[in-house]
Amino acid sequence: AGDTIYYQDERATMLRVVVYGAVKLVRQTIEGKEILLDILKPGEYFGNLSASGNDTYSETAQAQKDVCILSISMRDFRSLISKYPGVAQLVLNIMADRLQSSQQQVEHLTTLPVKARVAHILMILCAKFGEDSRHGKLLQLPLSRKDLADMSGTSTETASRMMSDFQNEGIITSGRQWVAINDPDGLKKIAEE
Amino acid sequence: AGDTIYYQDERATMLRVVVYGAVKLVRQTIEGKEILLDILKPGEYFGNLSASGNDTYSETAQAQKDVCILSISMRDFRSLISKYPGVAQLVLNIMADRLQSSQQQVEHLTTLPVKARVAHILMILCAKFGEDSRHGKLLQLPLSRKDLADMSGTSTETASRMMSDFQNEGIITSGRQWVAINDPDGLKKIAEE
DNA sequence: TCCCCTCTTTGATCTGGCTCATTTTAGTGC
DNA sequence: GCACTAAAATGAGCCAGATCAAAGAGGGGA
Repeated sequence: AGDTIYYQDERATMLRVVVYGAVKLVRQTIEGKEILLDILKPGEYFGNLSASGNDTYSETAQAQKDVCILSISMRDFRSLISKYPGVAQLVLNIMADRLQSSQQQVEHLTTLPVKARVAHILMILCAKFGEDSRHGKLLQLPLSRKDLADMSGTSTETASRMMSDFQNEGIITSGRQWVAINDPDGLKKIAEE
Repeated sequence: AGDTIYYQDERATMLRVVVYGAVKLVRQTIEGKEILLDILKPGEYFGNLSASGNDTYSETAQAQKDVCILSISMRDFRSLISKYPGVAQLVLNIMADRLQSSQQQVEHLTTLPVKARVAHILMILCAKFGEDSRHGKLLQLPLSRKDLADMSGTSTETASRMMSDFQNEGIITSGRQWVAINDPDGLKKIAEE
């Protein structure tokens, strides 16, 4: 947990798959700000597929908790694709979905207020990492206010304020590095502004 | 020019390629705001590749100027991919590049001020549609302030103000629905904040 | 050539969320 | 159990950019 799997701008050679644990993909800007692009769960792949020109990683990958990762060289994966067209089809679908959700994020950033954006991120994480517990759906991963801020495109302070609001409204329960969702519907209502 | 090729949320059946002209991809939100995702030039494809679940278009496609479009059914395209793995490889590269640029847009939206974002959009459009003329690189497509605003995630008024600034600084020349870039380096400097 | 419509510009005001500063709190190791 | 450290909460002030309002201008059609 906490280890960096690869760094942004490093030469991209491997394709990886999360077997267990969680991996976060972070983009760093020159001014030191961070954008948390995604948190991956077991079964999801990461790395750089594109062979065209850009052969460096466009983000840093870090283990959000203890992980097990499988790797395959891009060269091997490519020959695999040529041999089994079905694989290419599957990867294509995944790419299409990711493009989709990235574009939705652009939409949200330009049209929704911070509160709705944070609510939306919580919904996504709940669907991906939520497990039943006495507090409601407990997110099975360490998640700081900064992580949340970097996913929503806001500041740590504002993210904290939004979380306090949600807590006061009885929608979530939260502490240091953990969150549980009590009222998914309430969250959904806020996410839709 | 001006015709809609397909509407957002319509059932997705065809894959298309721009042969000549330019096509813009627009997302509409419930509140009536628009996000201009991309403007495509000849050679680029559009439509929905993903077969997984989502079989509707996630955006509206409009002809930005007079166009010629080729279509192929998704079914046919899929069998094409199975037969020629090289095609899958190429499409995969394109998808990777698009994901890349969508993520870069997320980065810009969360870290750069409006002025830098508009400058960046102009640079991209200049590389794609710029042709030499007496005014500098003239963009070969009708481009309104609203288009520019919808691409940069800002309001029409602010986009107009930024364009006025650029004009005063001698970086661009612009009129009703057209733009020419005189000083690409000056633009680059602003884009990097 | 003139008119009309739409695009564009410019001004004035207002506010959501960022920044900076400080206090409080929950874990962690001893 | 206690001290130490990093995360989280909270408060105050400020500003980029949105919104509202209105005037100005280029282009196409009659």
